[in-house]
Formats: sequence, C-alpha cells, structure tokens
Amino acid sequence: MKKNLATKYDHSAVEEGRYDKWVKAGYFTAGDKSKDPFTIVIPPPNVTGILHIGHAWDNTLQDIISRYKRMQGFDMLYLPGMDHAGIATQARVDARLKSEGISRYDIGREKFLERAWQWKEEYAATIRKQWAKLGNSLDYTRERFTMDEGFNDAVRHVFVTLYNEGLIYRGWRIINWDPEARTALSNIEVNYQDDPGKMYYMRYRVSETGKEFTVATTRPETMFGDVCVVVNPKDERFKDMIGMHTVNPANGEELPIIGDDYVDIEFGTGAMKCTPAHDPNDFLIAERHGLSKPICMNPDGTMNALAGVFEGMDRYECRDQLIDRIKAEGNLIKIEDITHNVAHSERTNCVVEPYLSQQWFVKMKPLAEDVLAHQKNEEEKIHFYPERFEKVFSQWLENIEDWCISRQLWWGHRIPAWYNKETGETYVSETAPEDPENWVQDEDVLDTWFSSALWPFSTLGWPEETEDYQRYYPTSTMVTGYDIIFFWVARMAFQGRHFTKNRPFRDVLIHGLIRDAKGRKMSKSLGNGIDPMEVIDQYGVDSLRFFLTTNSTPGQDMRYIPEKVEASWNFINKLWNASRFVLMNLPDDMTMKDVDLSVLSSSDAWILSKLNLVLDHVTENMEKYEFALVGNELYSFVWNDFCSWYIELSKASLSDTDPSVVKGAQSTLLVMLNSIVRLLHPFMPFVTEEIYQMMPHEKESICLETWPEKTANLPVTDLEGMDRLISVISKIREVKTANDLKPGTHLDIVIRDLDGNTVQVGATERAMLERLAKVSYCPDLAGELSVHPVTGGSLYIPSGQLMDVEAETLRLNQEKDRLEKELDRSEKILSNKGFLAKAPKEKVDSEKQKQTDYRRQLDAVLARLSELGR
RNA sequence: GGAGGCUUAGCUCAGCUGGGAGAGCGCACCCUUCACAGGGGUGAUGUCGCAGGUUCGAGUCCUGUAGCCUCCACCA
Repeated sequence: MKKNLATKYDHSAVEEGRYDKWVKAGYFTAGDKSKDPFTIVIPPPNVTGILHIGHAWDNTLQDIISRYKRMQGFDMLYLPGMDHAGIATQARVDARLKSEGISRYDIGREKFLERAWQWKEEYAATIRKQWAKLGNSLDYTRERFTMDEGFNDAVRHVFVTLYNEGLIYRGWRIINWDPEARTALSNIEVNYQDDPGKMYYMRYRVSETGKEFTVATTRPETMFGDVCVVVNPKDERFKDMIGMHTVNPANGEELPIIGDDYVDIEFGTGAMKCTPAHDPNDFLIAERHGLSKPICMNPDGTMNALAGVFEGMDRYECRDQLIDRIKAEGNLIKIEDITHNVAHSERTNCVVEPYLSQQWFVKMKPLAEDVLAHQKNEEEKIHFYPERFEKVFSQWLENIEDWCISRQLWWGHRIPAWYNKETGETYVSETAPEDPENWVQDEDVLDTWFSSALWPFSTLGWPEETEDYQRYYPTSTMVTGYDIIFFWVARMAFQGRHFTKNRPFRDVLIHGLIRDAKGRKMSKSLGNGIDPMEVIDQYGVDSLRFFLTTNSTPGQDMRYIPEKVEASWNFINKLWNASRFVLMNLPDDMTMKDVDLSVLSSSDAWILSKLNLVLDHVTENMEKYEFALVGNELYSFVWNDFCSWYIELSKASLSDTDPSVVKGAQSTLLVMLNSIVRLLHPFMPFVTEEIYQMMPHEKESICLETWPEKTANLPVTDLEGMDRLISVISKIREVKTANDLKPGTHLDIVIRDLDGNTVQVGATERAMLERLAKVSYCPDLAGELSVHPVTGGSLYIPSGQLMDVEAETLRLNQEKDRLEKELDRSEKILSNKGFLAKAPKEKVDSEKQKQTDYRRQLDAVLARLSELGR
C-alpha cells in the first residue's frame, strides 16, 4: 500500500490510467436502488468540434456536484451525451466537402448524411477522450445522442402531439432568412450589430396632383417588392394624398398611397415605402389592407424575375446599380451615411434577410404561460442560482413570439409531415403514410433546439415510461451558461412542463463566460482561445479544475489567468508534500482501525476542532453551489492551519517520549489527511485518489468514500491555551524580526495569563516552542523582563536578550498607543446606549470581554514602563 | 427605450443573511540538511466609484448619480 512519494507532485504520473480504472470498475454507473437518486444531465456538446475551456468549466462544475452527491450517499447519475447541432455541423461538413472540391448538392441528401454521420462519429470519439481527461464521472452506459433512435421517436411524438393540439402550425410568415446557409432562422439565432450603412432619399410624385414628396430606404433593392406607399392619416402634410397613387422609381409601376397609424409622423420623411414580403412590419400593414406580398429575391440572396434586368444579380450589387439608375433619372435626392442595427446570422454572420416564406411554427403563448404559472410555486418552480437569472428567464417567456422550427437543412430531424401529390392534403404522423407513392415528405428538418429541449427527459427513455425515467426524472441540477438561457433552459422548461407535467430540473446553476487575461471574449478570429487539453498537459487536470471552480462567483464571468492555474498547482503540490510528511510519520502497518483519538495533545484537539468548523462551512456552501467559498476555505485551512501550524506542531509530539502522545499525533495526522483528501476529492479527483491509495484507507477507491463528518466527542483540552501558544510563537518571530535577531537566536521566555499568573506549559508544548520559535520556557524567569501582549496573556523575555532600554521604551509606547486606541474603541461602543439596548447580547458580551482583555494587557505594558522609569 | 452586472490593495478577484477590510499573484527584508525553495518567516499598501438616506452600527440595505460591460427590444 504505502510507497515513497516523490518530493514533487507529478500530474502526469498521478493521472495516468486512473480514469479508465474508475470507469471499468463501474464507480460512475448509477443504479443503486437503496439510495436516493440525484441526477445531472450534461449539456450535450455539439459534435461540430472539440471541447473548449468553457466546456471544461461547465463540466467541472457538474462533476464537482456529482462527486459530492455520490459521497453524500446519493445514487448519482451524471448522464453524458451529444447534440447533432444541425446548422453548425452541416456547415462544417459542407466546408469539408468544399475542401474536396464538391458541394452537398453534387452528392445528394443521402450521401451527404452519410458524410455527416462519419463526421459525428469522429468528433464523438474525440469528445469522449476529452471528457476522460477532464475526469468527468459520467455514466457511459446511458450515453445518448440527439439523433439516436429513441430521440427520433421522442421528437416525432412531440411534433405530432403539438400539431394535434394546435400548438404547431405551418404558415406563411416573415422569418429571418440566412441567404448563405439558405435556411430560416429563429429570432434568437440572429444577432444585431451596429453597421455603417446608407440611407437613400428618393423623389416620388403623386400621380394625381404631381406633388413631390420624399421616401427614404436603407434597402433600395427591395423596392421591386413594394406594393404601396404609406403615410399616417393624421399627418397634415400627407393626409390628402391617401387614396391617390404614385410611381415606384424602381420599376415604374403605379403604387397606391394608403394611410396607416404605424407610420411615425415624427420619424424620417413621414412617408414610407411598403415591402410586405421583406419586412415584418410591412407584412402586417399589407395584412391589414389586404394587399399582395410579392417576393423579389431568391433564397440565395440574388434578385428574382420581379427585378427585371437585375434578375440573378446579388442583392447588394442590385442595390448599387439600381441607385445609379435612379440617380441618372434624377430621382435620387441624397445619400446619407448612417449607422444602423443590422441583423446577422448567428452561424454564418451574413446579413439576414427578412423573408416571406412558408415555415413551421410552435405557438408559444400557452406553453410559456404554463411555465410562468408554475414558477410561482416553490415546489414546482425551477430555482435559479443566482436568483437574478430567473427574471431574465421569465421576462423572455412573458414577451415570447412564435418559434420558427423548420430549417432548410439536411442534417437533423426530418419534419414528420407529408403532402398528398394529388390533393395537397397535409398528413402529420409519427409514421409514414401507408401509400407512400402518393405522398411526398416535407423536405425540411427541425431546429436543433427542438430536440435539445427534450434532453432531460428523453435521455431517460421518455416517452416510454422507463425505469430510469421514473427514477431519475425530474433531474436535480442543471449547470449551464447564461448565454443559453433562452436557447435551451427556457425551451426545456416549457417542453418539460407540457409533456412531463413537471419541471425538468429543480435547480439550475448559471455560470458566466470565460474570457482571456485581458477580459476579451475568446474567439477564433482573435486567436486568443485556450485549449483546456494544453493546460492539462502543462499543469494537470486537477489544477485546471481547481482554478476553474474557485475563481468566480456564480453567474459572473471569469478571466483565464495562467498565474492562477499555477497557484492551483502550487496548492496541490503543497497537499502532496503534506501527504508525504504524514505518510513518512505513520507506522508502516497502521490502518484506519488503529486510529485512537482518546488521548490527544492540545494541538491535536485544536486542529480537529478546527476541522469540525470547516466541515460545517464547507458543506453549507457546497449545497449553495458556492464553490469559490469552499475552495478558498479549504485552501487556507490546508495551507495555513494544517501545514503551517499543525504539521509543524506535530513534529514535537511525534518525537515525544510518551508513546501515547505519539499515537495521538499519528492518529490526528491520519484523520486530518483522510478528511482533507475527501473534502478536496470533488475538486481534484486524481491527486486525491493517488494519495488515498497510498495512505491507510478503507474503500477500494476514494470514489466510493463518504463525505467527511465531524469528529464527535473530542477530548476536552485547553484549546484557548493552544491559541495562546500560537500567538506566542508568532509574537516571538515578530520580536526577532523587529530586533534584527536571526530566526535561530535563542531566547528565554515565560508566559503569564491575563490575571498575571504564570502559565504552566507541558513538556510537549515546550518542545513546540523550542522547535517553532527557538525559545526555552522558563517559569521562574527573573530580572528585567520586557513584556509583549499576546492572545490571552502576555509574553515575557529577559530584556537583556533583546534591545536597549531606549528602543524598548519606544516599542512599549507604541504598544501602549495601540492598546489605548483599542480601549477607546471599546469604550465608545460600550457607552453607546443604543448599542447596549439593541445589539445582540453575544455581541455586547464579546465587546465587554475584549475591553477587559485590552485593559489587562495595557496594565502589563504600563507596569513595565514604570519599571523602566518611563 | 427596458433589464441586469461590475466599480474593494499595483494586477485579478472574494467578502453569504449589516457588528473591527480579505485571498492569490506582485513587492521589501530575513531564513537552505530534518514534507515542500514552485518552500518557510516577517512586513508595507485600501477616504470599499461618488452623493444622500435607513440604522446604535453600512463595503454589505434603500434612493440618486458617474464610468465600464452584457442582455432584450428596435422605425422606413
């Protein structure tokens, strides 16, 4: 079992082969029915590529919760899976084909899908390797894919059900069209950004009167789809024109002039051209007035026959040439440079065209309202951590519009709708029509988020009433970034509510984005992305995990700072060496059964009682997903309390002549290390497993260990005396530094308590003083003694061993000032009647206690000063 | 236009339900066999953005305000 540890933590040696062993042993396979279930489903990564550091962050948070819950005795299911990521993957496969000099249209739908599946398998394998490197405790026996058989069934079932309920419909609407990908997009798949543009002002004439007026547009090419000019009926300038006509400068066609309240009198020229097929507001105007909606563009962004001579020309080229012509005809008044908000496709980044087309939609209002109603009930609501994101979520649902779910792609779930070749009748069903020769299936596929929305329940077997679904649903905690609250969290919420009559998860932990060291978003174009695998190679995955989870507050962005990863490495190295020390000082044959805490030195009891406190805080914060607080507390506890103080103090106990003292220290060291590695295991699974295996232990793996519990019935020892001893050691170090004495300089000391009585110090504690402060304890010390206030008393050192009288007087006067200031503060607070009357009793008592202590310490200082004759 | 976040030590950030300002890195000085020099010890540095208010007491709660950032909506 035990072996010698290297003096330096070597992450590659520690991590080597470990994950495979865990997986093979089945530690991550859920299913122990004797325990309560706890479920996390992984947010399925896209099979478009490899995992970035954001995934590493997201996954580590999930894994920390998973390992913690497993240790707490839950039947933990952490379910893995991947997303087919329709448009994104199709774009990647397209690009690969292009590099081979072919397009998807050359090989056709079927062949293309073969290539896409090939791509999927390739990247799925890479992603699984990356999960392994990250140490994710996933149950691979339950891995799912959004396009596997079960998912296909679930998606069809959902589509057909919603259709039959009237919540899915097909219709002609203005949608966001991506001319590059040649597909419709949903509202949230477009991003608005400020772009430079031009406003073109053109001269129109009223046919009936010849009166001139101005119409402006940013998109002249759409003029081929204009059906009227609109003015506000209340607009004094134009109201007489209503009912008259004008001529479209683009094609010479006569257009009616109509009145509609939509036009803002104050804005622009007050007269607006109306293109129903290429603008959502114009569409509504046309609906109101019963106007036609001619489309003037092709799906690829070129002009169609309506554009006459410009047919086949790119929309921007057409814009320029049309304007040249209008200018030549004398109808261009001016061109103004403007900055305007332009919609871009989230995927291809090309300018999105509002476009009239026939698509499938989900009617959102009833679904959203259902979720919102349940958010009012504590037992049924989804709890957001941090809470503020619930507002973001709710507000979006309150203002939701119908969801365009059809996509003109090949990679995805084909819409289960067929159209009769003869009658045009629509047939929507989970299965194909019985006479397929008479029907043709809808060519389109569903938005990739349509299937992701079913993730928390479909992965568990739904719509079948499987054992897993019944046991693990609703899931416990969802961990994801704020950037996909709308895309994903909200959609899981309403599909979950509608189909399972339940929330898909009880809690959702929202994290931020990871940025580069300068605070910039990581992006391909900037080339500032961090590959988590490279970080792992350099520092080890435990360092990365600890860095990622202890450097931010929930919901807040984080910067990737290499020095902080290094700091994590240093901490692990510290833990490693502390383990080394413990193992070197335990008997070879010691087991956990040999632990005996019945006889303990005050330092043993002191550290164990500190551990008890830490356990309370840590467990409380783990429950609140406050991992940074947990990490910081463990860091400081391990480094300062355990390593800097307890281990150093234990060196004295370990060389004590009394075997029971030695035994107590060894038992304490073992209990401490055992508890520490268990507490840190969720954060750093690899190194804690390595240490666990080398030290006395009870379980086959630390993965099977329980979460530490407080040590009960600690023997009553002098904990205050220990605090005083620690304070004395620090004070001696200070005194030596202040007196320019080498740390090794030997001094004699005596300690007196606050009542002035000499403190009796046992042999073990004397050895500690000797070891940590290089002083001898002399209860009978006599002669000139300089006084130094410490916690719970005063420290005395022969003044001859320190500095001259003048220097000591100076120092004592400084002490006096300090103590008097403290006393001032105490008196100020304690003479405040409001404080005495309203502050909690414990607070008042502790202030009184402090006042007494300061008073006594000051007395000791004053006594010495008068001894020195001031 | 609406919503939210941030502003605390030179840098990056903690600070939970209000009760004497913290961490990591950096900086200064000192210390090497005895777990760790990627270490140990000691120390310096903050009108907690600004202005009001509530309170016995405010970095923490309320109101207003400035700067930076994000999301939502969006008019030719």
